[in-house]
Amino acid sequence: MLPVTIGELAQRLGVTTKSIRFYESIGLLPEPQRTPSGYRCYQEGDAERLTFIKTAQRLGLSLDEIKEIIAFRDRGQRPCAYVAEVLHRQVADLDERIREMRRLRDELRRLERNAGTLGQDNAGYCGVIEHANALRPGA
Amino acid sequence: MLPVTIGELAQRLGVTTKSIRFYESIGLLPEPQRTPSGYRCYQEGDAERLTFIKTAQRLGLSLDEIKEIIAFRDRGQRPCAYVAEVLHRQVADLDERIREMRRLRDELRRLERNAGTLGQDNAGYCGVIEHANALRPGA
DNA sequence: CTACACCTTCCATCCCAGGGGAAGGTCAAG
DNA sequence: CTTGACCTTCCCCTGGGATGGAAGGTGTAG
Repeated sequence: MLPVTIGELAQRLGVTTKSIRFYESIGLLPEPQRTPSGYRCYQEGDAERLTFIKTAQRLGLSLDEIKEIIAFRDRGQRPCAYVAEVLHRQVADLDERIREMRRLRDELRRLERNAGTLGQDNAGYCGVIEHANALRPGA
Repeated sequence: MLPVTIGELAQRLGVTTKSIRFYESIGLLPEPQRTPSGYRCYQEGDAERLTFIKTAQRLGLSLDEIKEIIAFRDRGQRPCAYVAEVLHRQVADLDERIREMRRLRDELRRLERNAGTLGQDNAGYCGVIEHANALRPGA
């Protein structure tokens, strides 16, 4: 794969040129080579790195976390333990929310089944959410 | 429950006074009564409304969505259909992410089991995340 | 009376992850 | 040579959700 311009790279990976320059500006992408006229000129490794960034981001990591991971790697360390920790945390958070959302969804289905019975006489804001108060862990 | 100051309300519900004033400023909380000296003076209903807001927020609704829900209610309509829609969307989004996270977590466990075999010779950034590239739906 | 904590408004700032758009340079086609 | 699509830097804006701090008023304990 020959060197590509920022626009080609962006299009290939489905991101904007703005994002790429932004990632570079915060040190997430290294400064690329330039053509004599000053155009950014990306190699294959840059595409991989960007793909890595987008994947990690999609998995819920912040750009700062991703930067740390890349820094680990640049120091020749294995980032996997760190990634594992971050992801474990992500998974735990998500699991917690999911449990709540599932409870709520079940509640929701129940409410939908007898939707007609909840009318103007429902003095609260929303039975669905008020019910969630009761489900609140520790409330 | 007698009228309380903003500080007491905040402490009771575990939010900051700043947040309460902010919610009021964006129309999420009504303007409360004031003492002759101008102190905000909250009634029981305000605590409920704030609790409602925090609960809805915790469940993933944005302040705008919450505002809409409250507006529905203030117009005497049942917000539940709307809430149901919003929550269904939330649940769907979350389910999608959860599916990915679960795939990743399983992957993670597998990687942890043979962690020793991934060393400095791992030329990439992080096998965990690189593996996730392959799991990417449609990649 | 004096501390001191708490309240008021208002304006500024933060974080995150970029987006908008101006002013100007470059490259390939026709 | 011109046109149009790309590229460059630069600076400001967005939005969601607050947070900080200054300047000044209030309320209560000692």
